[in-house]
Order: sequence, then C-alpha cells, then structure tokens
Amino acid sequence: MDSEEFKFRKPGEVRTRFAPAPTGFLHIGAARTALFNYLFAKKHKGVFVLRIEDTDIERSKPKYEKDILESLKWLGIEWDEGPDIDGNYGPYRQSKRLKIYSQYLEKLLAENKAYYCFCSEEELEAQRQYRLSIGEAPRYSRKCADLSKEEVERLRATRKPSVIRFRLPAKKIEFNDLIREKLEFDTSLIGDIVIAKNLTNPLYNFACVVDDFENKVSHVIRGEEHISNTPKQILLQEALNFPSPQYAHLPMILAPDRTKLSKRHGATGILEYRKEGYLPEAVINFIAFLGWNPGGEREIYSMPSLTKEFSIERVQKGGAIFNIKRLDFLNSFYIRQRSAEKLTELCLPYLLEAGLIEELKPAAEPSFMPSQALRKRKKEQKKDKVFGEQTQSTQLFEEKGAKFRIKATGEVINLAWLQKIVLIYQERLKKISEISESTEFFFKEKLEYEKNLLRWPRAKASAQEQVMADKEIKVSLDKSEKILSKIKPEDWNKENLEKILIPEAEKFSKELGRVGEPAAKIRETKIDRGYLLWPLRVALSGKEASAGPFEVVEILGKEKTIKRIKEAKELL
RNA sequence: GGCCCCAUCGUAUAGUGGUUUAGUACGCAUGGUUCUCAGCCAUGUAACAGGGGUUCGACUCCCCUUGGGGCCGCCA
Repeated sequence: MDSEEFKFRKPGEVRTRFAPAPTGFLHIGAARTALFNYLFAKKHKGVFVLRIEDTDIERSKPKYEKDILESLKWLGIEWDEGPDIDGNYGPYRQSKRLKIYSQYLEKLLAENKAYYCFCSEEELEAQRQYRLSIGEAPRYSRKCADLSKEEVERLRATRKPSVIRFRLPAKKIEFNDLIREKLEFDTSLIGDIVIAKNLTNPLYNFACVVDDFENKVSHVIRGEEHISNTPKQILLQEALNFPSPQYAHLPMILAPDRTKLSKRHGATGILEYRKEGYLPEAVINFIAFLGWNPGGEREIYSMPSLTKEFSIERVQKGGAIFNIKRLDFLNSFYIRQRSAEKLTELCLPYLLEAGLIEELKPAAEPSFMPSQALRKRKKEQKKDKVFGEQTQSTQLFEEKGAKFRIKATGEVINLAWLQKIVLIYQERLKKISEISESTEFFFKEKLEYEKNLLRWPRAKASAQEQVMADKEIKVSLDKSEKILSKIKPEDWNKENLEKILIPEAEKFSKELGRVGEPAAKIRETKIDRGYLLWPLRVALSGKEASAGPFEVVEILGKEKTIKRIKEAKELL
C-alpha cells in the first residue's frame, strides 16, 4: 500500500504487464502488445503480468474477458501473474480493487493534490468548444480548484454530482522512451484531469498508475496511442510518490489504406483467425514481425526463438500495415510443417462443420453416471463443439477405434482414410478452413459439374483451335475405365496406378491426337498425357483444380472410381 | 485548431557517414518440373517523399516543407 512495497521488486527485475480493457474482442494490435510484453519479460527472465482494466463498468463485459484470456492462451502467450483461465480473477481485475484506489484517492484529496469538481457536463462542453474556437487546447478552467473546505462539504451534502480532479502541475516533462528515446511535453497545456468519478469509481490514468505500482511493473510497453497519457501518469506517480517505470511505445498496426485497423478490414478478433483456420504459430510469427525484426535474414521464428532474439531497441517507430498475404504465406508454411496426425486433427472440425462427415454415435452414456456430471459433460461438449479447443478430436485420436461416417453415403470411414486426404492437400492449404471445400468431392454421392469441364483445356488452346470433341472424351473415359477395371485391388495404390496409367496416357495421346487428324500425323505431335488424365481427374473430382489423379484414384477406391467414370460418360 | 509521433521497393523490413550498381521475404511477372492446382527451382519487377544545410563524402547527422498517424472524454 505504501511506496515501501515497491522495493520488494528486486533491483533489475523485469516485470511487464498487459492490461486490456474487456470492452471488445482481443484484436491483432492488442495481441501484439501482449506478445511484446511477454517476449520482453521472457528475454530478461522477468515476470509477465496480465491485468484486466474494467473500470469502465458500462462497457466491460465478461464475454470479452473470456475472449481475451482464450485468445492469449491460444496464441501461447502465457502470463506468470494474473487471472486463472477459468474465471478466478483474484486481484487482477480492477473492479475487485476499488478499496485500494479509494485509499490513494483520499490521500491525494487530503494532501490537496486532488479536488472535487462540481461543474456540469454541459458547462464543461461549452468551455471545451470555446477553447477550441479560439485555437487553444481544451483545458479545464479550474473553476472548482480552490473551493473552500466548507463549500465542498456544502455542495457534497446537496448531492450535487461531482468528480475528482488531479491538480496537475504545470511543468516540462521529459522521459526516455525505449523505442523513441527522448520525449518532451509541456503539461501546462493539459489541465486538471478527472481521475475518478467518485471515491469508488476510478478512471483509467489513475487506476493504471496505482496498479502499475502495486504490480511492481518495471516496463510499460503499450501502444502509441498512450504517448500523450504518459506525462499525466508520470505526474500522478510523482504526486503519489511512486517510482516511474520505463516506457516503450509501440507503433500502430494499420489497415492497407493506412487507416486504423477496424472491422471493415476483415477479421480483427484473434479468435476469428483461429476459426478461419490460421495456426497460432503463424499468427505469432506474423505479428512479431509487425514493427519488429531481428535484423538477420531469417523470417521463420517460433515462440522460443522469438523469446531469445527479441530486443525492444529493434522495434520500429513507424506504423506497420497489416498485410494478410504475408500471414497466408506463413500459415501455409506452418501447415506444411505439421504432422499428418496433427493436421488431420485440425481439419476434422471443418469437415464436421461442413456436414461432409459425422461422428459415429458414441456408446450410450453409462446409466450410473451422476446426472450432474452428465450435464457438465454435455455442456462442455456443446461449448467445444467445433472450433473450441478440439478436445473431442484429440480424445478420439487416443481412442484407436475412432470412426466416422460419410454423411452423403453412410459409409463408415476411419481416421487413416481421412489422413490420406488431408495429406494430399497439405501443401495446397493456405488456411485449414479450405479443407472442406477442396476435398468435398471425396465425400459426395454424386458429383455435379459442367460437362465442358471434362474437355482437356490445352487441346483447346492449340494452334488449330480444336477442342476435344464429346466423342473423344468418351473414348478417353472408356480407356481409363478399361485400364482401371483390370487392376487388382491389391495393386490399387498410387505407385502402381502411376506406373500403369502414365504409359497408357502417352500411348493414348498418340492414338487419339486431335480430332480429324490422321494417325500418322499425330504420331509426330508432342506427347500429351492430358488427353487421358484430364478427363479422368475431372470425372473423379468434378473440379478444374485438384490433387493429382493417381492419388485421388487411390483414395477413392476402385468401386467409386469406376462409378464416377460411368457417371461422367452419361453427361456426354 | 493545439500538442505529440513517424517517413527505404506495393507490403514487412536490412541498412547506424564511404563495403551499396541499396540486401532479404511476401506479392506480382516469366520460365522449368507438371494432365490441373499447389509445391519446389530459376529469373525478373520495384524504394531511400521533396528542398536546404553539415561533411572530402549522406539512405544514414541537422533544419524546413510535404505526407501519414496519434492524443486533446466523467473511454482505455
């Protein structure tokens, strides 16, 4: 409570904090602030504190607190001190610390460093407009600054609305910003700021100063928008006899049009990125490089290497534009790094969500399970249904017998089969969420596509402008069907299929060639496997772009492959 | 309007007075591998905002202009 307590911070000990207001979802900018505080603390073997600044009772919402905690957890930004993940905030939520603030407030009042102000909001607004109109900074007139004790008592007794103002000393303030170096302010331009609505309702600048002191914060790393709050807070520290922490103000993160990042520019909440299928390591790597870089040419950094390399001096001063293409690049990189098991686990929720597959009904709940435990389990399952913590799929992985069913056909499938699909799309995914759209053809009963898609497009682009005729497509598909029908089930794998189909495709290219041209001439033309492989692949996938035909044929299996070829021929 | 902050390719950045015909990555373009897409490989594209100083020498230091941003709440 008293400034002696501050001395409990060991000399040289680094303590940083992230102090968000739960008035919105945790967005990219705030996440980076949290990251840099975390990195700085870890780099210096210090302590990272999380504190919830909910003094604005109107706008603070529990759902935002939850969102903040869950976002940080997902990103792997772990706090050493702060609320428990499951809602036990202890002293790390300002609304739980009102007594502490009121004590400091009374002290300031008693020392005449703060005073009650009874001016009405209308009055203040009129003043503000006036000062603005004469080209000056709006500043409080100090009308109530020198009210006598008796007058204050009288006014308070009448229950006239009041606030508490800080008698802000007019002086030149200079502080050293770790990123921007020397910053100077003339506080005579600021005026007496309101530090509390009343004894039990502190406002940001005041509560922040008290908490930074109480939390023994050594380094305040925060966004650029707080630069102008810093002189006010330093003055408050002086009045309260608190030591000043070191400051570092991070550059803004801007939208592509150089304006402030907002909802207009797509997803801004961190958890939205999770839902879209971004990996936390990609998001971390990406935001770490917004306004900072280690100086070398390495671009891929994990949390541990970031912790090792981070230095506040290398933080940029200018604002950084958020470039989603780069995030996508990093995300696809990290997707390619994941193991097949992990990636499949990540894809599962999307496949389920898209209604492509469903989980086989689990065995009925044991009847002896207490109803309370049952309800709790149901509740948790509901919460984590799709994009939560994926606890369900993890569990399923552990149970070897995990099975799914293709919704459209009712076929029972296992994880190994899903893993094969995921694997051939691993290098094609920018975001996990793309898995359902690009692989849906594996799960459909019947494909729907334009008949023209079956035509090999390169044939169309040839000099003669000749297109594969329907008849030729049919010949091509017939050929594929014939070849594939002869392959034994035990030979039905990618390597074998390739070994058989490639020579056949080359042979077919010579046989067929382009419409109307004599075989002799065609033999001279370049071998083009597309005449056989393209119609085949489209017949199986119904898509212009997909994974390779051999892989698709293998995974689809003989029966479905033949069926789809037949269905394609019916289109012609 | 006042105060404050910032400024290298489209984007993120390297660069801390001569090593720079300014490097890297993303993006984009072209070519190769390839039935397609993706991936991979190769090549290319593109920047020191402008003007004054200081200096033998300036992307690097100083000033001005311009441009961008932040704050000026009984929000944080």
